[in-house]
Amino acid sequence: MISQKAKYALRALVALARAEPTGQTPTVGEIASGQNIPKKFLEQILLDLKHHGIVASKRGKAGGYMLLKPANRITFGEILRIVDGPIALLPCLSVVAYRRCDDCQDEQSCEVRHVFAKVALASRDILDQTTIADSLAGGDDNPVLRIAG
Amino acid sequence: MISQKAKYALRALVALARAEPTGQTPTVGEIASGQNIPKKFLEQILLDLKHHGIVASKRGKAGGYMLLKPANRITFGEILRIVDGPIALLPCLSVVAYRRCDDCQDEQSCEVRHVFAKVALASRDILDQTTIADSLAGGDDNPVLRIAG
DNA sequence: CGATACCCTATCGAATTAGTAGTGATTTAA
DNA sequence: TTAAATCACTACTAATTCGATAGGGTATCG
Repeated sequence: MISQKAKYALRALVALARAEPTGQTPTVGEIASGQNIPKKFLEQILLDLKHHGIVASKRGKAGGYMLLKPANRITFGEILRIVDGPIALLPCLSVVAYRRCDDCQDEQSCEVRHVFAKVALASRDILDQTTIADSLAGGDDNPVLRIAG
Repeated sequence: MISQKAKYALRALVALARAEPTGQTPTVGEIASGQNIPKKFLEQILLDLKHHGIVASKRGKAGGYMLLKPANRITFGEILRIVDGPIALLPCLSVVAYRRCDDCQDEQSCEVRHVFAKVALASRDILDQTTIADSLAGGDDNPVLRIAG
């Protein structure tokens, strides 16, 4: 499961992307109430995204947030890594935060690792290719409702 | 990330699968020391797997554990669901433990959900197709070392 | 100058994780 | 028949993470 925080981050970015063509810079309060997100919590999240160069902000009256990069250059994978950390299901499979499994004898021959490497590859394929703009466009997705347990 | 517990469970099952052709029923202590797993922790894990019909046990001297189903019928997905719960990255995408996202207005049009549905589908494809026997056989895997963040 | 909004740090309760500990029940072999 | 080995079960616990909440500080605009 991804964290609630990551879900909020993604939804906030979608909201910003949607507001972008109108030239508006929505405030935290607006996004929060529109998306059903606790305001102070969202404040932290957007601040974090700002520190990571995803969004920009304007202070004072008529302030707000805007995307710093075009929506079609912000991937789900990028955001997930900022907010939740590694995407890989094993520490020894993470590029951004590689860590040896301290209980694992030989990484090369680890049977479990081989399987999760495939999963990591598949997930990364999707998450690093799909942008905020894509998700807004919607469209070509399989009409699948409940898929995986 | 999967839990340490799930990793232990999978490694223990691989060990049992490997011992199977020899007719042996390894003890918790043997698996634990062989796989570098805390013994009492592994005891709990195997007990749990037993309750879920994955392994069987024999008590007393010369006791131990064995697989209850053939290794090529035990999938990674099945074990992960038992030990870690849902595989899907969103509660609203889980088959085994569906839960509405309480902050989400409309599930059908949720942009975030659409993307994670693809991930769930892809992950499930791999995890529900790959068995303990497959991982033991190794072989056809891509020779990828560090793949995803 | 004062209202509005972002900026930043600290704190907190609940849940989860990764074990440890201790006792009980069963089987085998001497 | 009894000792030793082994699984069975329950309870506890220390540390961390999660999902916030609180409360100021700081810039900007009118």
